[in-house]
Amino acid sequence: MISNSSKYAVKAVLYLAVNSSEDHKILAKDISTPTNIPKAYLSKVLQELSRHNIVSSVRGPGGGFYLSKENIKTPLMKIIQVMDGDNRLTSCMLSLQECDAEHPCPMHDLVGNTKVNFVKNLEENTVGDLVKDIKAGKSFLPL
Amino acid sequence: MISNSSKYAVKAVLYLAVNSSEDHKILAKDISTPTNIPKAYLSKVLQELSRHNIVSSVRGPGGGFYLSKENIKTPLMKIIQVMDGDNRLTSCMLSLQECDAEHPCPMHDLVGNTKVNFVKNLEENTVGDLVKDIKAGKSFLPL
DNA sequence: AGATTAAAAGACATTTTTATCCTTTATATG
DNA sequence: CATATAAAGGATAAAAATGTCTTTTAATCT
Ligand code: FES
Ligand code: FES
Repeated sequence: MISNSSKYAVKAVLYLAVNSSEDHKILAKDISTPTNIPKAYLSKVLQELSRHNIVSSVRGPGGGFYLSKENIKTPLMKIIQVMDGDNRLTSCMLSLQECDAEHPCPMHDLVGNTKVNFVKNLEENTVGDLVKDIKAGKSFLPL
Repeated sequence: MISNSSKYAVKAVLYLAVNSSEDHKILAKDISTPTNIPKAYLSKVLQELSRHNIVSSVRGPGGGFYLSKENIKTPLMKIIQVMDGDNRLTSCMLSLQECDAEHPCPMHDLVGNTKVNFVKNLEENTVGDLVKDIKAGKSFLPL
């Protein structure tokens, strides 16, 4: 549904959102361990996220990763777009040029609305919104 | 969302459902051309589908692929399970052991119901059901 | 039986995704 | 300034997905 890289990205960003702040930065290896993401691979993911201003990073002693106030407003969709490209979730299930209710493929109605809703949710909900749920005990961060 | 192999499988099965019958079998290459699926790869997909009784095949002169009355009753979900395994669509987006509303991951609510609905639709709708829509002009087979 | 047809099966090649390792650059601190 | 720290970047490796090619088996027809 989403790539491993996207999963890693979301898990890492949420971990940072819950545990880090500008004056409590976290090292890649200290995200790797609790989230069960391979260190070296996670570093690449964080690099990419940093390049797209989804996470913030500082090098050197006392450095690490954290989420700025701006970062926390990132819509979930952006993370997935950066990792998986624009159309993994929006493209037609059977590879028609466009996924379009006017000219639907045979699978369109099986997934159509649900897919659109999902994408809408990803666009409307930010990292901060998910953190609210976690802090309210409504959802749980996986190991 | 689903693999290329699954897309190919669904497209090929639908093509057979619309165009073939027990006394009008179709060669792999004659599915390949109209569906734009590479011949050799499609053959592998059809082989796998045949092994799981999703399509029927006969070798030798006058042979080819077709869908039996039984084949047409195949739920869409079975095709995707055979090609992509059991849990590509049902597993947790963030790789929790189970995707469970009782212990949801932070993304669960963004996708939860919609994913469940999609899987339900795939389980409830058969190849024959989709063909009905195609024949009624409600949906269109991609090239 | 022999020849031809077409799927089944096996071997192999390419590409993409996932993963690891090593070097370089930026930052902080003594 | 020298040194340590930690991310950034580059190179490489392993695994999985995708794609191709060749040989084998089963069916049909002369
Ligand atoms: S047209 Fe194919 S999924 Fe929408
Ligand atoms: S628990 Fe993660 S998607 Fe359902």
